[in-house]
Amino acid sequence: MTAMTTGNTSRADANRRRILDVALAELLRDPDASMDQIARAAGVVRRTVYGHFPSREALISTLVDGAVEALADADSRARHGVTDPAEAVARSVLALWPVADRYRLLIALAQRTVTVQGIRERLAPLRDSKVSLLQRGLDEGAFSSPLPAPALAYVHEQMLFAVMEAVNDGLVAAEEAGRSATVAVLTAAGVPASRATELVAEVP
Amino acid sequence: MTAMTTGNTSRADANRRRILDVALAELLRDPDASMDQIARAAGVVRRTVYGHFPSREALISTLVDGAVEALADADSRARHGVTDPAEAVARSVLALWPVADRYRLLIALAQRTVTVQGIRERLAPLRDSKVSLLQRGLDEGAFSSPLPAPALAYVHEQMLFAVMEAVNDGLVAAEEAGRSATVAVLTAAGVPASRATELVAEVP
DNA sequence: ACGGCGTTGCACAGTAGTGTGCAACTCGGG
DNA sequence: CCCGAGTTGCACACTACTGTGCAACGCCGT
Repeated sequence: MTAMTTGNTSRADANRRRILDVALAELLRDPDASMDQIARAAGVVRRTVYGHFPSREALISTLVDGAVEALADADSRARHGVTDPAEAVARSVLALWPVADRYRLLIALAQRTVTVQGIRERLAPLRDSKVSLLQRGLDEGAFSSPLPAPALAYVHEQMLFAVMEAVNDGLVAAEEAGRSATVAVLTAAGVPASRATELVAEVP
Repeated sequence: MTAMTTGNTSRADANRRRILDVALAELLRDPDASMDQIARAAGVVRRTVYGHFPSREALISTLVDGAVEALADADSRARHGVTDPAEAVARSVLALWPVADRYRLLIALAQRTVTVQGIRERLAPLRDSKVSLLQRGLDEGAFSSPLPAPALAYVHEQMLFAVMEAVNDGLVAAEEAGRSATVAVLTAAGVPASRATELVAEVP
């Protein structure tokens, strides 16, 4: 058979995984990376990639599915049972931080001309829950901003990317980046800097 | 002559201007927009665009030059003679806001695989002056953030984009967006929300 | 109404990417 | 050892884009 649709060998599996890993990195660097670039970066020939994924779309789609799942998981797990809005945001950001690169991929692709139909839709639940959390915080007076909750959600999103870029450029140490980003996000939501720092220090 | 290198007619000039305007919008929507897309959007045939600009690169380069100039102008004009860091940031953001879409284009292109060599370099002076302003504010205690000044500059940048996206999506009214964005940026720099609001209200 | 600039439409060559078919190779497990 | 899944290399057709040449056309001022 030309393609190994039911492939299950050890190296086939390893290759598939490696292709996905490399594709994430490569597409992060350049959302228009070609199949050839990805293949070479994975130490494999283009034809082999088509053995694992029928098309570029399919490859990206697999990546998107994994990213959405990982993010939704991390977020819901982190916020489970937490009622205080500020603490919920803190926990959410801290939990999302380690998987933020995947988030970044999603946004980079979604901003682009409909690479994969419906990234935004698949991401909507996560966004919505964040918006309602922010709204609640604004209503309760825990947060304060001239921006409405949905816009504040955009701002938080972009702030994470900014800090990630700063880490990439060596402006912020990777170990403290998550905490710093969290404090920054809380501060932007109107939480006093002192309270934000304190809050982040309390979270394990 | 095939091309009108010295073209000076009224409609030729008008076309050139319109092509540039439309190209800005089109490239903002999709940094990979083809010459055909741009031409059609400008109500012109592809061949005509090549009459005004010898290549895609040249067209984009013209756009970049205009953007950098407009931004540097607005920023230096707004901050001229202002010593208080918070007020300087407020004036800067308010002045940059109306031309922020051009800024956005620059970043979108610069993030991409070297579309135009040296966008970052041409943008560096503007960034540097912003960084030193933030640094001064942090030193004087006007600002407060766990992030170093350069990272904070990234954050401010991205926050502007976030608010712009919010405006695009109808989440924030265009008239108040500039003021809201300014308050948000100041807040993120650790300026208390009340002081930030007050400050923005004072600026004409 | 005429000349010329700007524009159009079309054709062309060159480049780069996608997805597929096929034969030959390699490597590991039974 | 040898069978087969997985891989490679090459060839191919197709699509989309760039940049150029050229002839024809339209429009404006003089």
